[in-house]
Amino acid sequence: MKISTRGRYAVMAMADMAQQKARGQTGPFKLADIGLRQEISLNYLEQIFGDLRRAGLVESHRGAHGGYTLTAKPTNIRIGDVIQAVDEPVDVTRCGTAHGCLTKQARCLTHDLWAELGNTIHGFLNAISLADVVDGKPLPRLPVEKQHSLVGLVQGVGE
Amino acid sequence: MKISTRGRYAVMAMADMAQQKARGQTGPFKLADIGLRQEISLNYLEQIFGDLRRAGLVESHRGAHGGYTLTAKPTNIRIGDVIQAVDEPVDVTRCGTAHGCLTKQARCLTHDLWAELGNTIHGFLNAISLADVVDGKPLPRLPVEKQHSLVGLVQGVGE
DNA sequence: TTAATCTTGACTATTTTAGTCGGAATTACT
DNA sequence: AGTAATTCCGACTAAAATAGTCAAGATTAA
Repeated sequence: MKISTRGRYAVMAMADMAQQKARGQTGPFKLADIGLRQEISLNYLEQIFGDLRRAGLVESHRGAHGGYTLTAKPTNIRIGDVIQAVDEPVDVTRCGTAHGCLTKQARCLTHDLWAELGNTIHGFLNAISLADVVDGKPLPRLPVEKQHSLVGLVQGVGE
Repeated sequence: MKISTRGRYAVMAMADMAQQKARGQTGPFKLADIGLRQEISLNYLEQIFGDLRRAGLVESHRGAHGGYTLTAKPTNIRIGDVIQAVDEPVDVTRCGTAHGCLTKQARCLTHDLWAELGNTIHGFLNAISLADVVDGKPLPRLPVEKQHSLVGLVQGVGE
């Protein structure tokens, strides 16, 4: 799974639409407005919404007073869906064959690790809907056994 | 958090050393051997082990019959430590100030989402030691409430 | 002394990312 | 019918990251 700014922008824009909707706005939402609020360039948003439309997550309304609308209720749109629509998935493992390196070679020691990491990320992103984000619903947490670390807490992410 | 092949190679190499050790090999392990087993170019391994050494995860022994040794027991080296040593952490959020965008702007709707995703990934990687990987210990799983998805299961990762 | 091995730093090719740009098609409104 | 607003589409590009390669030097064991 790849999570670039492209994917983040997509989620931000979708959350923006969901929020507008929650505030009573109905009509198609213009990319220009979304771009202003979320500080994303219009041209780039157009690209991204092309993907979202082709994935069936939004519907376009062309022409004057046009824009985009969500095709489903924010409760039914998962973050994982949005990211998948715009970020090409990247194979986390190197064991090309889809069968999961049945012949356990030395280099496949870590195969399960990466596979399970992918599952964890997907599980997280698929457990959260756009509505959850707008409502500020508490997010799921991985239960972790505390272990001693050589280098201390990893930092630099999510402040 | 960034997880590139560089980080994966580092984990593979470290797991390789841990496995050799578990099989009774003691001496310093040569990069050339590790590279052969894990199918990683020697030159690239040299780069990576430079980082690992500077992070204090391995110790180098120069000269003939030299190589690298782990500075701690595989039980005490976390996967997260290894990845952190070689992959520059990438800030997942766009809300630059470390204070976490106290002034909730529209574009910060998704801030907590990315922060918590980062925590989830770290939590996962920090809960697993090199020894766990070598032993094939079952990996932690995120408990997830099943939800209906628009586009079905996300695919393409971890086969 | 010699061969093996790490150490260092500079260099490079490819891919990905994050866009920009221009124009065409479509629609609402007058 | 005409015009302005908007999406749609494809080509293009600059910068960064990725995944290395290469060459030369330092260190040590035998």
